[in-house]
Amino acid sequence: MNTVQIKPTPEPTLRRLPLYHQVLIQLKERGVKEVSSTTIANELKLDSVQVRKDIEHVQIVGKPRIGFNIDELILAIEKYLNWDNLTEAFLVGSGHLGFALAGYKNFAKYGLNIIAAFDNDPEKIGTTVHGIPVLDPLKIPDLARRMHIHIGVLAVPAEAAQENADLLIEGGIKGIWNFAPTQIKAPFGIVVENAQLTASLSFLKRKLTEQH
Amino acid sequence: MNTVQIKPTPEPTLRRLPLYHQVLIQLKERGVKEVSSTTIANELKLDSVQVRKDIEHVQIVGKPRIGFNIDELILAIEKYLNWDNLTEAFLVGSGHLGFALAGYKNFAKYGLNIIAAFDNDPEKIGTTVHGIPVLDPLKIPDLARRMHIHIGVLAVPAEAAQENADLLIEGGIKGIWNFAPTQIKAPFGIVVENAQLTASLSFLKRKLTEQH
DNA sequence: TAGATTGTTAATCGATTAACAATC
DNA sequence: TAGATTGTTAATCGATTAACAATC
Repeated sequence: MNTVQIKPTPEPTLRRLPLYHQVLIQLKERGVKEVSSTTIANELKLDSVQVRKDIEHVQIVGKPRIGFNIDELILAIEKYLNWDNLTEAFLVGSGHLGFALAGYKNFAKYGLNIIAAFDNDPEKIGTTVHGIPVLDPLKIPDLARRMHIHIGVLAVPAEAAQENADLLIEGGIKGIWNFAPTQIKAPFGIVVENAQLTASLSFLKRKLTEQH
Repeated sequence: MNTVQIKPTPEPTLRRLPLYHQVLIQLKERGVKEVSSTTIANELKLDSVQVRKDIEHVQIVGKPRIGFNIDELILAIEKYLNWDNLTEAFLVGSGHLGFALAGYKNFAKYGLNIIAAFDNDPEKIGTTVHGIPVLDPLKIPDLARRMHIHIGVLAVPAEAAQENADLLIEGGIKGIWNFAPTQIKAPFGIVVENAQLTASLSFLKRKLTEQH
């Protein structure tokens, strides 16, 4: 066994931690120095015990009666979610969504740095989007391997998703952030996270049906 | 009690149904007419009993030995997720992301029709994005109410999220699809669905840390 | 000290998985 | 008919919630 085994964090916890971070940033801007689990819980309409259990995972201890040091907690969450570790990524697809993603400066905060974009439109190859060069997708495998790229952001139409995912996988990519509204197949060990805009929208529409 | 009470669908089911739909569309394109829960489950690396349980919610019955009629199932999911019911929506924020969302023709498939955009940049007011007029955000409450708009899509920077959400709420909106990387406060009864791009990215990065 | 909040242990809840009879 | 698949009931698992002692 040569890889370090880390106890996997429950998925719900992992999805809540970024929310805590958002709340903490808001509180910090208001000058708050120490924050209790109750405060965070109230902001998000969650249970305070749940918040404390989640915080346990990031290895931060609080002080009875006072709560958690807000700076310490913010940094610990950032470290835990790996935001302090800037990862270089390839963007595949430079259509509307790809263009928006390339221009989204915030990603740097979350440790993602898009260093190249790929598009099979010959008119786009050789140009740049938001200062990022647009290259031929056929170059993905070779470039990804030589540059040790670990994340690919997939923002192509559904029909083109699998073939471009395959190019990324061929290049030794470890994780794919999939914005295409389709399921892609990847070998075991490759992490595929679906951004799932349409699932999110469906969820909203169904909730509205159930309530009104 | 004057509102129809519908048994709420478990959230995990609601998040999986759009995935089933994607798989079914792919299978249908390959000419498949009848599909078993096992087939769907294998495509998504899920359990077939779970798939059957989820399908129960959409009120479709299958045939032992054969499975489910693919067209019937696709339509039932679309109906259940309310995709067949085109809802008009306002888009707030016409920056990079807003621009991409306005141009994302696929949303119509999922029953969302963006009919107006709002931006507080005076240079943008009066122009159009992808054929959609850009208006002054101050007009949101009045217009939303008069046009009976039920969904607001929030694609503004974090700092501007709450104030624009408030305008939508003032206009009687029922649901907010929030793309801003911040939590917004809304009164009870208003559904807020966070698109949570950053949460999705964090999730991917953490998974990579845990595996490698 | 008194009281608010943490951290932990136990109880509950709900979703997933297993087992299996019904059915085409 | 035999066998694959559904639909259902029961068992398991894991996450949430409740209870409470420890602590500053």
